[in-house]
Amino acid sequence: MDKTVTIYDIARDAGVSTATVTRVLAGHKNVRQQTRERVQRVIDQYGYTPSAFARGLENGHSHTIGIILPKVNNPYFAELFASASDEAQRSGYSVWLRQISDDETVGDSVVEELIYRRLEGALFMGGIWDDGTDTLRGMLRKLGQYMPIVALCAPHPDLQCICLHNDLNGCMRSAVRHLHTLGHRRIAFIGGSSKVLDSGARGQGVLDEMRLLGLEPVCMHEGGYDAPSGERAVSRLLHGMPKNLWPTALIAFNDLVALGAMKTLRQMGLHLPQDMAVIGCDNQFFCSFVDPPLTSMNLHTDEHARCAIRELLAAQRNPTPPFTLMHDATLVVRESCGVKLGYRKLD
Amino acid sequence: MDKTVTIYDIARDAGVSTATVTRVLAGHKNVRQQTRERVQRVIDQYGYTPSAFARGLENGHSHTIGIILPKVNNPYFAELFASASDEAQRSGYSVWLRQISDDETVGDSVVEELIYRRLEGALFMGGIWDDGTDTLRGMLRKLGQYMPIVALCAPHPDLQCICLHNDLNGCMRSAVRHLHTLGHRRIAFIGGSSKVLDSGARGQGVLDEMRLLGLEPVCMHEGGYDAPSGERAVSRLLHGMPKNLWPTALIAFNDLVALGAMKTLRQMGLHLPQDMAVIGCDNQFFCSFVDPPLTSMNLHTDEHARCAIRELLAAQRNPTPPFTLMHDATLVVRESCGVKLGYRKLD
DNA sequence: TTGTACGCGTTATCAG
DNA sequence: CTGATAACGCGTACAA
Repeated sequence: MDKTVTIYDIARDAGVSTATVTRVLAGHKNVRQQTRERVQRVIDQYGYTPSAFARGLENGHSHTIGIILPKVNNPYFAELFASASDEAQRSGYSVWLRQISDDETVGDSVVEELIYRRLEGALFMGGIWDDGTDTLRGMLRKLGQYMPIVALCAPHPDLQCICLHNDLNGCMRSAVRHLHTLGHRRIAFIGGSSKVLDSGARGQGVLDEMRLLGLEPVCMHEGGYDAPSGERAVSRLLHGMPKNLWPTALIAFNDLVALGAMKTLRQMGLHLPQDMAVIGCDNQFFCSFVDPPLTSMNLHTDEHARCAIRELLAAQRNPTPPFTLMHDATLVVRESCGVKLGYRKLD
Repeated sequence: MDKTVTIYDIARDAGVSTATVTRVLAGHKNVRQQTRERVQRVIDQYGYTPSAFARGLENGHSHTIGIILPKVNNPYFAELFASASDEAQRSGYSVWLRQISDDETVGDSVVEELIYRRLEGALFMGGIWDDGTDTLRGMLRKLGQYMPIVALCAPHPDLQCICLHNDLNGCMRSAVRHLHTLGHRRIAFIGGSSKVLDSGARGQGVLDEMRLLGLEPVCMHEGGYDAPSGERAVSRLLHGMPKNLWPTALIAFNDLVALGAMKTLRQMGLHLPQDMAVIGCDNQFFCSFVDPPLTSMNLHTDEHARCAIRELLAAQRNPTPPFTLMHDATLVVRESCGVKLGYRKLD
């Protein structure tokens, strides 16, 4: 709010040129020790801080990456975001955030802003893409001319960027096999939405494996991504069919949906896991604290996010064509499917 | 990565001066329609995006606020952060994030970075302050010369900035009264750490109210802020005293601690809420989904965070001396204290 | 309505 | 080892 002190002020007071001040600032060695100390003294005295604007204008670097994601109060995205920004900071990069609210998608304005600020990389998370694929291709092409792009998302022909995703198909198949081993034959998948690119893989995985096992077509039921939608999904699912056809196990889109489902099941007077097995996904912190502890899929969120940043920064150093990386997912068996404690595998 | 196209390129190709391009960009009206269209066409054709560096250098505005907080994978901070950044974006401000890891505190380097980037406001959350109060005063004084500062924190003589906090003392007192009404006389507070400025208010509130009610000194037990520390705290607390002296109710530092406590209590074979009442704090999303649903304190996190941003931006428009704002906290009664359903108050 | 010229704060390139 | 000066890209007086 006061008049900003600039490199000129320092130079004048130290009786040197601005070039020398710059050298001191950058720690160049070819400065006489005596001069260096004098300059440093003036810098400290003024509490001088250089301007990122001027530096950026000069050398073009913002030393900042952009992270674009849905509301981070979803604990899954919160963890992705926390790990990603931590990794970026450790690598000496700042983080600029753009939250995409629920009624919004990534549009030109977001791309414009990323370019406007000359960010040095963009990390996209979540189902935040526009539907119009032409628009999407165009946006990414333009953005890609300015900075590398990584998306935590299943690969897609229109997604011309580095894609990191989990083996959600395989992970859902192993969930089905787990339930099958425990004797379950009628398995339902709840939550998600097939409208989102990423969402389909999970449901498809369940279907695939059930077919393979020769089971009846699964009772699918779309819903959403949070706990209340889990409540609604279970309610609609079970009230919509005779009791003798009820599934004996539920696979939820994620742990939040599972949490909601468990609540409704309890309210309906069912005992878990005896009357209904439940499997979540994401292995969030609360899984081991609910009753019964929730079997879930560990998506290795922390490592996933850090890997994304590493790839982003690597691509920033030397550009590469788009590629895809898939991370494994691990079934974490707890007690929500009725497994005995002896067989229990802790994370 | 290509050569950046500048306003000069646009001016040249459109056959006008850079001043005119600027006018078109800024939407000034005193430009002939025909000229405007011609310029706009060239802009679109090149996909030209101005440089925030140059603009910032010129007018000194970054249109960005900084948010400094602990790891956002703590759901409480995740929600604060989500709401704050949403509010900032709605007000046309970008968000720059600086996460403070657990083994770190806010130091000079953070302040330097905020100033370096010429941010237009700083929002601090969580117990991320350095212990040395001299350092703290100095840092805030320097930072305050450049931008307004808001801290989501209890006021403190060394915190020379706008402070927003919840009435944690009062909130804990109402929790105690609630338990007292239900017949509880031995109440323990678990979690937190008195080393952190903010943390003491909660424990103090419990103590204050218990004294007022003429109850025995509460069994305090420090611990931490997450679910595992809740497990440990309960374990140490109960195994450290004869069963006939056990408290009949626990007030947890926050919902995470409560979650951990409930798990351990269940593992010890206790029935909730009959054998032990539990109250959490923060009213996180999972409170109504655990079994039994957890009575907690609604800190109005969303509004709290949005208010912080509003005050920050207001102070940015016209600077004000430091002041303090306190938000109320509301007890949300669920079933973890044994209240009958008829009395149950939903959020 | 449009153009010219300068300043914004810094770094890099030369010359000395 | 140090200094002068030209970029960097944009906005804004001021002049035309």
